Amino acid sequence: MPRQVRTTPRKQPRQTRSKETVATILAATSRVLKKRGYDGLTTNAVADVAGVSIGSLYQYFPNKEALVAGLIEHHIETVNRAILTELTRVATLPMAQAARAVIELTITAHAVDPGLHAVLTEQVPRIGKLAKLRQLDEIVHRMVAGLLAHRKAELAIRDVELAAFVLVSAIEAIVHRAALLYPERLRDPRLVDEATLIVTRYLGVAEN
Amino acid sequence: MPRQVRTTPRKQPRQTRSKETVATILAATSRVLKKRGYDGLTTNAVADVAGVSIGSLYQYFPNKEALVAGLIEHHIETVNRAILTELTRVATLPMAQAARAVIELTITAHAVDPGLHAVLTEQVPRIGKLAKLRQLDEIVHRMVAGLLAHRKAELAIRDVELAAFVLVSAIEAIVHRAALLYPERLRDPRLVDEATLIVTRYLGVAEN
DNA sequence: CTAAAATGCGAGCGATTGCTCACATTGTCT
DNA sequence: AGACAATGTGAGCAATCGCTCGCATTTTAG
Repeated sequence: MPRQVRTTPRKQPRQTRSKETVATILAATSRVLKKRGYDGLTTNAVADVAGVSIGSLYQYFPNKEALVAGLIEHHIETVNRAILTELTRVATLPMAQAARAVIELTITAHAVDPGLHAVLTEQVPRIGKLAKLRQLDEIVHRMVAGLLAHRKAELAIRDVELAAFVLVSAIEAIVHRAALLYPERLRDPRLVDEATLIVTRYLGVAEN
Repeated sequence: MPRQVRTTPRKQPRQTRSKETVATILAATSRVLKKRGYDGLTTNAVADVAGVSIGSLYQYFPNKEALVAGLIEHHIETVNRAILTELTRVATLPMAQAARAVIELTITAHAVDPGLHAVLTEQVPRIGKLAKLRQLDEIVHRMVAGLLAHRKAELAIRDVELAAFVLVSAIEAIVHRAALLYPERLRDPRLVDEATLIVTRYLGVAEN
C-alpha cells in the first residue's frame, strides 16, 4: 500500500443522482468502520455495502483514506459548529453554569453516534491528513482560552493558555473515557456534577 | 486478513540463542512500528529488520497481532510496576506531594520511549486482545481509589470511585496530550505545577 | 431527437501480505 | 561420537487489497 496524499474528491458530484451516491458511500463507510474496524475497512466492502460499483466509488474518492477523511470532515464540522455557538451563548453566564453547559454539550457530542466517534478517535491512524481531527481540539482550545482571558479577574489562575490546556484535556478525557468504559454513565447527572466541580474548584469560583 | 485470536507464542524459547532471537524480533517490531506506523507493520519487514528469517519469527509468534501484543505486555508490566511502587511509597505523604510525585511519574512513563508510547496508544487498534492496554488504566484506577478511600476524611469529595475516575482521566489526558502536542512542555515544571494544582484544588487540600 | 457529458458498472491486474513447509544448521545429552 | 531436539532458513503459495479501464446507461443541453 503506497503512501497516499490526496484526500479530496477527484470529481465533484453535479447531478442529484451522484450526490446521493456519494452520501450512500459515506454512510456505508461509517457502517463498515463501525462493524469491521479500521483494519477491516476495504474499498470493495464499502462499495458492496453501499450497493454501488467499486468504479463509482473511485469516481469521487481517490483512495481509501479519502473515505475516512470525508467522514472526519463532516464530523468536525458538526461538532465544531455546536461548540462554537454554545461557547458564545454561555460567555456571560456564571462560570459554574458555563462550565456545566459546555460539559453537557461535550457529552451530547459523544452521544450522537458513539460507535463512529469511538472508531474515529480510537482506531483511525492519526497520520497525515487524518490528523485534522486535531483541528477540533485546537479550535476548542482557542475558544476556551478566549473565554478565560475575558474573565480572568474572577479566576484563580495565572497562565490562561496553560489553564485552557489543562481544562480542555481534562474535560475531554473525562467524557471520552466515560463514553468508552461506562457508556451508561454518560446519562448519569453525577458525572456532569463532578466534572463541573473539578472545573469550578480549579478556577476558584462558586460551585454553582 | 482473517480474524486472529491467539496471541501467545506457539513455542517457548528454551536456549539462549532463541531468547535473543525473540528479543531481537520484539525490538525490530518496535522500530518498524515507530518508523512505518501500524499500517506499515508487516511480518516480513519485522523479520527483515530483525535480521532473522520469516520462518524463525513464526516459530515464536503465531501471527502479526502477537508481535504487538508482546510489546504491549512488556510496556504494561514496566509501567505497572513503576506506578505500583510509587503509589505505595507516597501513600503517607501530604496529598499535594503525593499528587506531584504521581504526576511526575506519569510524565516519566510517557518519556521513556515516547515514539513507541504514541504509536501504541494512538495507532494500534484497541480491539480484541489488544484492549489489554486498558488493564493498565483499570489497575491505576483501583490504586488511586484505594489511596483516596484511605484518606477520605481530609478530602472534599463524596464518591471515591467517581473522584478516582475523574482524577485518573484528567491527569492521564493532560500528560498524554502534552506529550503528543507539545513534547517539549513535558520538561516544563509549570505543567507539573498546574496538574498538581487541579488535583489539590479539586480535592480541597493544601496546595503544597 | 441527438450528441455530449455525467454517471455507473465490475472483471480483473499488479502488488502485497500473512504465513507454511521442507530442509539446513546448531546445541544438548549420553 | 552419535542421536535427537531445538533453532534457523527462505522460496513461494494462497488470499486479499487498492485501484484501473473499457464500456454501458442515464441525464442534460441544444
